[in-house]
Amino acid sequence: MREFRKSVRVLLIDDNQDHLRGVKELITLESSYEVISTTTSANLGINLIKKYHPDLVLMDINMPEKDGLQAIQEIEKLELGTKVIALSGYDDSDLIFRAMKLGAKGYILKTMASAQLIRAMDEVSQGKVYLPAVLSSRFFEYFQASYKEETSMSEENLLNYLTAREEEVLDLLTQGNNYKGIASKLFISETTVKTHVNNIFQKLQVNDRTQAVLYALNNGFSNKRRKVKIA
Amino acid sequence: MREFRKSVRVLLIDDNQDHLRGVKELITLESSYEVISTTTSANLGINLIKKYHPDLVLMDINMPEKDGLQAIQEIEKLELGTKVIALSGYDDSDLIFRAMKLGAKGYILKTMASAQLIRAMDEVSQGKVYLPAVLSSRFFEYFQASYKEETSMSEENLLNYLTAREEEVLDLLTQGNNYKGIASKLFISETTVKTHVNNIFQKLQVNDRTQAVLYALNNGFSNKRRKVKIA
DNA sequence: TAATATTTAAATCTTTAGATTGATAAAAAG
DNA sequence: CTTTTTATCAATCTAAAGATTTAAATATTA
Repeated sequence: MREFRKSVRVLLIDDNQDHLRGVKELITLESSYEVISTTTSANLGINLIKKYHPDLVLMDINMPEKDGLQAIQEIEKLELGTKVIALSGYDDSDLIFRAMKLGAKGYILKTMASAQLIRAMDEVSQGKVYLPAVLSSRFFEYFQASYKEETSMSEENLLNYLTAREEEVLDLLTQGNNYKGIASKLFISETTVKTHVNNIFQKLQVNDRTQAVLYALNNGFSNKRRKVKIA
Repeated sequence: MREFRKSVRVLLIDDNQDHLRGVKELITLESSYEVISTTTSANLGINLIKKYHPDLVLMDINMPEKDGLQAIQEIEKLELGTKVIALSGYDDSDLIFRAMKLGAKGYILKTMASAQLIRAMDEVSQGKVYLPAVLSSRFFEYFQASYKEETSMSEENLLNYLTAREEEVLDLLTQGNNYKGIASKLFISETTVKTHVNNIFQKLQVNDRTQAVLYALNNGFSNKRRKVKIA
């Protein structure tokens, strides 16, 4: 029995009129997709999404008027299940990474073959996330580079010199507590907290609480905490 | 002219003897790869890496003795340029994510066709990062889920109410500067900085600089800054 | 057990930090 | 061309933060 499949409803957003037409023609050739609307403006596009709830959005993220990444974020915030595939002229690692981070389900270069776009649309409309091999390779490099610091930095981490109690105090510092708040939460006097905090400053080689908090966050302190909680 | 290519030197680590032999035979069929050693122990494997500096390591990450993920981390810490491909019996999203995070250049399921393994080895030894489409799809789902909180949290991001100057001041706050430091860096008086900082507190609804910095970091402030610097 | 590290606390003092009010010039928005 | 926002600065005041010293009870470890 042949399965009945409702066509996937697509919205196109691209400030380039020519490219918009080209993509529309291309998609119209595919029987399983239906272009319900097109627009050259990201703001208008978001309004159209609110009205028509398309299944799929193909969006150029290199638009001058409104940042395409910001548009992705706004679309995700709507939580309508609309899947966004980012179209871009550049295979910039940072762009790819940020687009995916914000929830784009795919990322395609405009220079890629049209079959690649259809492939991505197929995968994404089936609920998967799809990046062409070239781009996913780029993505992973960026991803790993962004984690490398944390990993390699952990050779000489000043946080390791802290005592258990000092870690507790630092943890409360990284939650924005002042002396009074820490004292009441640990059931100790404020002067004791001051002593701990001063010792923390010495060990982390910083001058004030803000620097201590920044050092902690930049050196995997919160991660360490989470790890403890999970394990 | 035919290009001379030195064969890629491979080390196999797998606690399963049978699997170890199978993979070795498979790789030996490939002329461009040379299995320089095999071992069933992660600890021994790391020692072998220190001695022989292999180009590629295929490592089972489901070993009882030592955590395979930990082994990856240790290998990366050596910084010998050794590329690790993780072999696993499970397509667990969390495992894939953590392996990649720790620097694995590839992740292959043992149930996958041998051609898939060779493909991964080819890509990785050429300096790329390679995940089969099925697994990269899983990876991205996990990746996006882990960022979703942050994105959806920004329902009404108070950072958007800051003026350009206030953003500059907040940026310097997130670098651990005090009033004097900010004043000298922006070439304005200390009292002006105080005014800005107080206005920032009002807008972010916080009581002190540490809380302001934490709010900024938890609501994508650093990302916004990077965007500005690049664009 | 003896030596050492940790946690607790107080007292004192100096220095920032933060709140508040008021004011002016420039820039942006209407 | 007004009105509003932004950026600048000052003065004053209170509260909080940070530095320093001393000390004692409790754990830890050699």
